Amino acid sequence: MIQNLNEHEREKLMASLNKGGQKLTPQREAVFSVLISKRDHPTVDEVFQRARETMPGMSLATVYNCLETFVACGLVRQVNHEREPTRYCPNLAPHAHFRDQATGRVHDIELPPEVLNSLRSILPPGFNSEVIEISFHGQASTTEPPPHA
Amino acid sequence: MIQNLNEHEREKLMASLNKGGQKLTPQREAVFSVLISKRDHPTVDEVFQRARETMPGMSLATVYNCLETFVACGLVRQVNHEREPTRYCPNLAPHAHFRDQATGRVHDIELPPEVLNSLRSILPPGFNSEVIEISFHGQASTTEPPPHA
DNA sequence: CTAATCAGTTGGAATGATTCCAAGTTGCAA
DNA sequence: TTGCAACTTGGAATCATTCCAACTGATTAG
Ligand SMILES: [Mn+2]
Ligand SMILES: [Mn+2]
Ligand SMILES: [Zn+2]
Ligand SMILES: [Zn+2]
Repeated sequence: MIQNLNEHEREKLMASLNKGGQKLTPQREAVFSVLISKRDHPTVDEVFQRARETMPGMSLATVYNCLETFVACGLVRQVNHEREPTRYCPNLAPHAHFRDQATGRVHDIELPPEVLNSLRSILPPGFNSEVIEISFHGQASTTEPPPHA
Repeated sequence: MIQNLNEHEREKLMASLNKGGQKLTPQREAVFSVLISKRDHPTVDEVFQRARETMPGMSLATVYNCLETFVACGLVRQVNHEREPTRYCPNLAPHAHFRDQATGRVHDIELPPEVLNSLRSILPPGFNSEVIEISFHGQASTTEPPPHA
């Protein structure tokens, strides 16, 4: 079940879109709502399926367009593992990803600032990094929901 | 210019292949030679082009097959960045990757054990990781060859 | 109140890395 | 020899993603 955006979320979405010179549309609202109502790193097709429950006429092309816009506006992150279909993550805090090899599910792993700094410190002079991606792959023995990073 | 494998490299290749129940073939030798003679993280097509200089009849399918075999035998690592074509890396030491946004080139960044450990430490109980991928993306201001990690 | 404009949406075609497959090769074993 | 099993090869199939041209809807200019 996909909720509508609440006042705060709606404002944030519109503000970020406007800052990038883009408009708030019903499709963008539906796609964004899909992402924040279940933060499970869905693929484009999963977003598409879920968004259609709310807005049956929406096209796959639009889902691609919306997600691209959100990434450009800094509202969501793209998450890739090898060459699997791209997933999307609305968690903007610094975090790593853990992919469960049994289920394929992706979990957020909180990334403390000191660990992030120790990582940055391995870059030799002359290498200036804007993005750092960290991903783990292995077995998650818990069936519990992922720690909310 | 692609060198032949020296005695040591040949032995290591054959040993790793045999351990996985696989044979040393001329094609595998050519592909492996491509990887170690220029450790620049080539794409499959780049490997293909270079291997053809030595062995003009080799097919692209064979390059895919060889690389898959090498990964299975632990002789090389796959390197992916978003959904770009897969690259291959013969550096088996723990290291991160830096992708230069200007050139697309990938550099090895040495990963000290203490940094690796601090990374492992962020995993909550129940998460057992076998593989950790770390990749930076940004500007490399040096034109110099990459630090040999 | 029209008309032009412009961003956004849509369905379907095109793209391109990778995988699949069926038909040869090759080296070794019975 | 013959048979087998692994390997190679060219081309077809796959499929996530991108591209494109037509359509929609809101806003603006006359
Ligand atoms: Mn339609
Ligand atoms: Mn041929
Ligand atoms: Zn995430
Ligand atoms: Zn490497």
